[in-house]
Amino acid sequence: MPELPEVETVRAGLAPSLTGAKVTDVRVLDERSLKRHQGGTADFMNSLQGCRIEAVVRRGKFLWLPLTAHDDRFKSPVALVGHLGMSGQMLLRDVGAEPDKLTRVVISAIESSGQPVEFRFVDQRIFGSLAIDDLVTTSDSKPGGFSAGALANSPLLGLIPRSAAHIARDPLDEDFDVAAVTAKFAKKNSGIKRVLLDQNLLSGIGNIYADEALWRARLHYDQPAASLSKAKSRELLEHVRVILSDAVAEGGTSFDEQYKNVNGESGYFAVSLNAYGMTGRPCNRCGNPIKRDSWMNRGSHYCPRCQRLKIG
DNA sequence: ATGGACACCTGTGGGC
DNA sequence: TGCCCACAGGTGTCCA
Repeated sequence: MPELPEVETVRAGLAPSLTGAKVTDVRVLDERSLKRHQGGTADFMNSLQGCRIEAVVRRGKFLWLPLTAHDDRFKSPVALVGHLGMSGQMLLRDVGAEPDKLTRVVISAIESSGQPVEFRFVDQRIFGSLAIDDLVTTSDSKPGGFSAGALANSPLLGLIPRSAAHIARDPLDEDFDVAAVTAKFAKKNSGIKRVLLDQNLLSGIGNIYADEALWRARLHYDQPAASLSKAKSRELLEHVRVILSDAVAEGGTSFDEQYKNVNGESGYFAVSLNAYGMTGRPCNRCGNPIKRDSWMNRGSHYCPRCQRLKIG
């Protein structure tokens, strides 16, 4: 469930159950899902066993669970870091529930209420991963997207995983800086879609929401970012913010059996799509057929009439 | 700085 | 029925 709204839907689903929960057992069914963990499978399991989960935090498409241990196994703060890649799911199941296909890792835990629960990491393509990683301070380390209620005073919430330290704030972060991002746009000669997808400049946007935001802003994907006026850049970022928050409200976008929330249910934003996956269908604005171009080893969907490349 | 290719993977659907 | 190809929401790295 790869883009920000899908990851946020997962985060919000995990938080009530896992905040304050204690890990009782770890099963690794496919070691390839730990490829980003430094130290091997046994180290992963031993690190997690008995830990307490302090929160469920997100920035962009990265999720992490700050951990504490009753002993001194951690010399410095750590978190369980998860990324869904192209096809990852994080499911919460009752103990003994039917197995889920393509389950790669299972973490058993006891919720703070005393209720046992199974966290299942399911991933068809194994582009996603789980890893224990150090939490570090950066010049921009305050994460966004977490519920302020849960352990909001923990100093761990001011830290960010080393593996996500390069990820910029996302448009739903209360500290997202529109002026700073538009200033960066003005210095980029790359096409605007490539810039929207650059997680170092702003995070959380993927192929669906990039195509949707560009359709709303009537921008061609190859329009150089630097050619946009300040006002047009601000307008585009406002479309992005609205689309992302609307999709969060709908529980994310889902087309098929992949992309599910923590209960295995699909989101409803797919009914709101205007460009992505609409190849050949009439544009909802002008009626011209939506076109799909091969672009960066994937697809770009746009209206050739509404979204013209402006050579300047 | 920039753009492109490709690597990491499995599964599904269309055409023949 | 089977086979081959295109395609799928991400990220990181290497090369020109």
